[in-house]
Amino acid sequence: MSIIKDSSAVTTRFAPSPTGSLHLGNARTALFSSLWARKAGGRFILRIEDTDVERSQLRFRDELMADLRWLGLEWDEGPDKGGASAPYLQAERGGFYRTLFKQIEVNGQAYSCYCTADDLELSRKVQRMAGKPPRYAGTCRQLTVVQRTEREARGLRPSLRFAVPIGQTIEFTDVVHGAQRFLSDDIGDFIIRREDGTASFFFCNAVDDSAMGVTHVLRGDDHLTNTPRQLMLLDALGMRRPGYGHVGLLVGTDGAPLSKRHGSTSVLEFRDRGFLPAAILNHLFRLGHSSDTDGWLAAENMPPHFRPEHLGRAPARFDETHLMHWQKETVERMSAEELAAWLGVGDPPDFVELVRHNVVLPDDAVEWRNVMHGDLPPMGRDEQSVIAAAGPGFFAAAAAAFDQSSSNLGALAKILKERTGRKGAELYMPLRVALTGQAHGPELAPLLKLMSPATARRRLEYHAQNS
RNA sequence: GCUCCCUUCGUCUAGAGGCCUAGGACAUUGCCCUCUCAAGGCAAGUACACGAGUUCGAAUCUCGUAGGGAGCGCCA
Repeated sequence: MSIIKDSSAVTTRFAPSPTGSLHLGNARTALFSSLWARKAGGRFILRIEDTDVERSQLRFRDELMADLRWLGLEWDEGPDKGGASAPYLQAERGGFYRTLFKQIEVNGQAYSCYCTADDLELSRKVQRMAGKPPRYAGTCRQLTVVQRTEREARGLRPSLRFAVPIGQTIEFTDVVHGAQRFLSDDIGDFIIRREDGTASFFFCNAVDDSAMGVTHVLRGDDHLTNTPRQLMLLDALGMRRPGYGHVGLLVGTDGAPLSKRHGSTSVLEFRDRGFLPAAILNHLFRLGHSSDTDGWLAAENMPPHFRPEHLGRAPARFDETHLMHWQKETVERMSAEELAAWLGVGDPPDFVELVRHNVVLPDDAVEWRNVMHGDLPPMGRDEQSVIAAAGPGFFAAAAAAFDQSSSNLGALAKILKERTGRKGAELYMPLRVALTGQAHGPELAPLLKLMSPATARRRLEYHAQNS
C-alpha cells in the first residue's frame, strides 16, 4: 500500500467530544490512529470536538486527556501542546468556520433554513408514515429575499443548510471496506451551522481534518454512511479529501453495541479496577485488527506490528476473558518496583515477588497479606480434609521439627520426612494448608521464609491441638 | 420504510479459487512437570450463517435468503 509507505505524509488524529470519559471503542480508534502515525513516523493529532456547548464539559476534556496519557497514547499536536494547526479546540475555531460558511453561502452551496424543530419533526413523521426516508424536505431551499426578511422579522434565527448537489455519485475508497459508492439524491440537505452560530459535526469535523492535513481518518463503522456528506462538503469548498477507514464497532459479549449493561465500558472503570495500560492496549490491539504476532507487546513495540490493511470490517466483541489474559501477561513482566507501586501499600519486595504469580488484580494480593500478617479465614472443604488426613500427630511432629529448622522449609521437610515417613504432596500439602489455610498459593519455601516464625509455629501447633 | 455495512471454532482472528482433511491465540478438558497455583510442554474437542449459481475445483467470485448493525438529528 503506497499510502502507508510514504511515511512523512501520514497524519492521523483522534477527535473526541468531551461529553463523557474515554470509552473503550474510542480508546481503540485512538490506539489505531496513534499506531498508524507512529508506524509511519508521521504525526498524531488530538482535536477536541466541543462545539456542542450544552454537553461539552471542561472536566471531560481533562479526563479524556488524562485517560489517553494513562494509556500511553501521547499526541504530537493538541490543545495543551499547540502545533501548526492550532487551535485544537473546535470551540476556538469559530473564525475559521465563519470564513468557510461565508464562502459556501456566497457560492450558493448553502442556504438559510428557518424551519423550527417542530416543523422538522412533523415533516419527518409524515415522510416516515409515507414509507419514505425521513429527509429534509427542502422547504427553505428556494426562499426568496422577501420570504427571508419576513421570517427574520418574525424573529426566526436561521440555521445554515448545505445544498446537496442533485444527481451526483460520490465515490471513495475506504481503507477497510474498499470501494464505496453513494447517490447524492439519497441524502437530504443537512445543517452545517446551528441556529446559535456554531458549526455542526458534519461540517467542522470534515473541514478540520482537511485543514489540519489529516491523511487518514480512522473511525467507527457508524460513520460510513456519513462520509459522502462530508466528502460533498469538502468538494464544494475545494478542500482536500482525507482518506477514511471505518473500523467495525466494538460490541459486548452478546453482540449488542457496548453499553453499561455489559459492565465496565470506559477506560477509567478498568483503571479503577486495577487493570494495567499495557493489558488494555494489548487487548484492544487485537480487536478488529490482526497483527503478525500473537505475543504480548510493550506499547513502544506495537507500531511496527500494526497493520492498517488488517483492520476488521466485522464488529468485534469485547470479552474480558481476553483482557484477563493480557493482564496476567503484563503482571508477569512488571519489575518488582512497578509491581510494588501497583499493589499500592508499600509491600516489601520479597512479598511482591512471592505473590506475583498469584495476582491478576491488586485485590488478589489482599488475601496474601492476611495470610502473612493477619488471621487465617475459615478453611474450605478440601483444606479441611487435607488437615484431617494428616492427623494431629503430623502437626505435633511438624511443630517440633520447626523448633529445629526454623523457617527453612528444606530443613523442616527433611526432619519431618525422617520422622513421619511422608514425602511429596503428602508431606507438603498439610504444611501448606496449615500455614496458609489454602491448598493453592505461592511457593511454600519463600512464603515460609517471609512469615514470622512465631506465626508459623503457632499455626502448626494449632492443628496438633485442634484436629 | 429507504440507503449502507457485517456474518470462519465459545471468544479474538488467519485465510484474497487449488498450499484448507480450514491455521494461530484466548478460554475449556486431559496428560506431563510439580508441595499447590502460575509458568512451561504435549494432546483433545469445537467454526467457513443458509440456499442457489460460476468453475475441473469456492471459506475465498456472483445472486438471493436469514440474522445482526449503522445512517437517514440544530448528537458526535
